[in-house]
Amino acid sequence: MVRTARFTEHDFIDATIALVAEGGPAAATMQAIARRVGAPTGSIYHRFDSRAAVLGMAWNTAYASLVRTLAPLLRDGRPREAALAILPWSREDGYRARFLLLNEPVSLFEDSPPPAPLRQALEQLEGELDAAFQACVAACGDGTACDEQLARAKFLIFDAPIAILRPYLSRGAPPPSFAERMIAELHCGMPIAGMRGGGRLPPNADARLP
Amino acid sequence: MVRTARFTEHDFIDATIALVAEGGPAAATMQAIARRVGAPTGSIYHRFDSRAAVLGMAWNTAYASLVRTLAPLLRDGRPREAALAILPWSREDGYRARFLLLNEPVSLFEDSPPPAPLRQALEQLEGELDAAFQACVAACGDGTACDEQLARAKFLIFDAPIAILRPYLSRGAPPPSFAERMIAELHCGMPIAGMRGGGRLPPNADARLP
DNA sequence: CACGTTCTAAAATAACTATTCTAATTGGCA
DNA sequence: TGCCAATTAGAATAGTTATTTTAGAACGTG
Repeated sequence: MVRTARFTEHDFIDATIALVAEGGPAAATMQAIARRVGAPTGSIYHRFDSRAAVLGMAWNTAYASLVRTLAPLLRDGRPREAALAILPWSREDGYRARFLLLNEPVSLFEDSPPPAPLRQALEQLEGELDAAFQACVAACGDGTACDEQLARAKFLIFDAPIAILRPYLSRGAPPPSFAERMIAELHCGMPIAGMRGGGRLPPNADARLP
Repeated sequence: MVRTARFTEHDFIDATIALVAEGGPAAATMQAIARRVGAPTGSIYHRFDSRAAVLGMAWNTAYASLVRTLAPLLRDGRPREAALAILPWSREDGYRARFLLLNEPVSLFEDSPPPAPLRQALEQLEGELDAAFQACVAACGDGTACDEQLARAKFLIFDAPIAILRPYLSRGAPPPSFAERMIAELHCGMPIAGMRGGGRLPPNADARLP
């Protein structure tokens, strides 16, 4: 390398995530991304093949950070901790959380799909998360991991905590203090497999705000 | 009226909902809507002020159909029936369900917000649903409807059933037969207010596919 | 049977988009 | 010092979009 780069690949990805989080997928035009970074559009095309590649990279980056947070806990057979980890993950970076949890891939990649290597990388991540779920169900349950048990686990650990956060993400407000309690209680009433967490309700289920 | 209209307002709204459901918000261009209906673009502008007005009308229509399904049950103090009603509602019209449940308003109205009358109508609908939730919490609980109880009710009755359906809506697959059971079980383990539904698990919680 | 309003029809416009292209810089290394 | 690949810089291009405009067709009414 002979000329030092003024911008990094990550600058463009961060700008893309922020723009989509703020104004939806169509707000992330190549010009808007460049303007936010302070670079000319040519510098984006020097690093990425196309807009679909930028969006794909952004999606994979955000998805990977969530998988890295959840998968180890799942493989350890700790579904409750995994579910509770989504809240701090979303607080860690509000843009990233809004980008990943408030957008469907079909809306993000409507113009053209991401290039093949990115699609493969995403499938790999999805496979990793899926395997972690299966391992968790096997560890917690009675061994027979049928479709229903897997769907139950994904709902209780993944989709339900996200559904608790979504209304607040959507209106850009911080999640309330009782969100954590709501997530925790999910893992007492509804069975994943044989596991039931313990009591019917946590001891402090009726406590008010701490 | 002197010349009979070949198309109705509803034709354009239906086409818009279908297009967004299939390919995301950006797929619903004025030309694509016109082509799907078999009309020229001028016929859209004869009925709607702008693209934002078409999308806004489509959103309000879909939202209203869901509110009309849920609100009466909530006002009757039947949260469990309301939660279970979302599944048949989504089966009734897959396009409408995908359109409403898989898109955030911020993504749909990113270019320009809907005109004021439509925004007001939507606020009215949101207010109606909110009031129905409050009435339901008041009817089922001990009267003190704090923020947390309301958030719990909205999650158990609205967001959680949607979260159960979302993965299937997203990949265009029909929801599995156990989806209904999962929704029903939510209303046994986690309290909305004082109400707890009855047993800890429904009698047939361990039954396999019927 | 004309009239006038409502609607269809499609071409024209102006703005915006992703992408490409051509120069101009940069800064370590020979 | 002077060279040269990597990078910046931004103008140019081709295509698409929402919207407007202009013209023509339909049909109940008087």
